[in-house]
Amino acid sequence: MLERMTTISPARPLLPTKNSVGQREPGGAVSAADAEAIARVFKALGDPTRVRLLSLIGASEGGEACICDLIEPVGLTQPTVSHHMKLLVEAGLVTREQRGKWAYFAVVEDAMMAAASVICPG
Amino acid sequence: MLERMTTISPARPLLPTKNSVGQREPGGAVSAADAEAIARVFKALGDPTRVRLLSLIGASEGGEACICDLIEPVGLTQPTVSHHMKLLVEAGLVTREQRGKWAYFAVVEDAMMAAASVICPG
DNA sequence: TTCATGCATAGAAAAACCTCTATGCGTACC
DNA sequence: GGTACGCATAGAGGTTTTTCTATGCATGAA
Repeated sequence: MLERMTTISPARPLLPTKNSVGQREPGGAVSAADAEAIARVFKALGDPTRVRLLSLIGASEGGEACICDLIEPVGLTQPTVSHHMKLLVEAGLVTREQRGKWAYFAVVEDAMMAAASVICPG
Repeated sequence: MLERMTTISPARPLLPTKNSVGQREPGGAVSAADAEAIARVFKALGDPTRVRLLSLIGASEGGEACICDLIEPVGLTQPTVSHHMKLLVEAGLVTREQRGKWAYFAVVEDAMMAAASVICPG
């Protein structure tokens, strides 16, 4: 019964897309609600360990890695690495796919740039 | 005696530049030191209030704003707004310039993208 | 000089965060 | 079935962050 685990993906639209940039404030600034969505993505990147995890996954064979591949490089315990990966998945920066005993994570290439371009539409 | 105040700017290189991307780990991932520098920038973006401040400044007349312009839109006290602006300046995401009684802040357009491209060299 | 304004700093309280140990659940192999 | 492995969750401890009130300093006007 792994269906539940394999669908931890973000699902709902994490960021206001170009066509759905919510209410901009009168002056053209992002709304409070959009700011919260954008900040959630960047907050996930605001920790050195998660930056390293993201980089390690991207540099891995086939662009994916499982928890057990990441524990030793970052030098933290398995539950801690699992916790960080959960945050990255929830932020939409990484996907998770269960294959047998292992959970494989892959980087969502455009997620970061999408968040950035909401702030800097220029 | 405002010299000190007008030079709060980041100064040291906040991010590993393309030509100075420090030691990459054996596999090609960013080093722990680089990860810390990158995370410091994103952490500054990881708060809804600071995202709004950044957006408000960018949407302002002339691309700059002073603290007193920002207090009412974000609905926080002046010391709190000052604190957030300090973090944004220290992260290199915003510049600060003192003009008379006022401190004017402007967005550093490329700072965010620079941080992003260190993680995603692709 | 005196006063008002704009901003920064100091200190404190509450909330959030990072990391650990302990434990539980599902998969694969004997 | 039993055992080993991979990963997630629960709870706790210590640190960091967010926000406030109180206060101080600098500028510009009266």
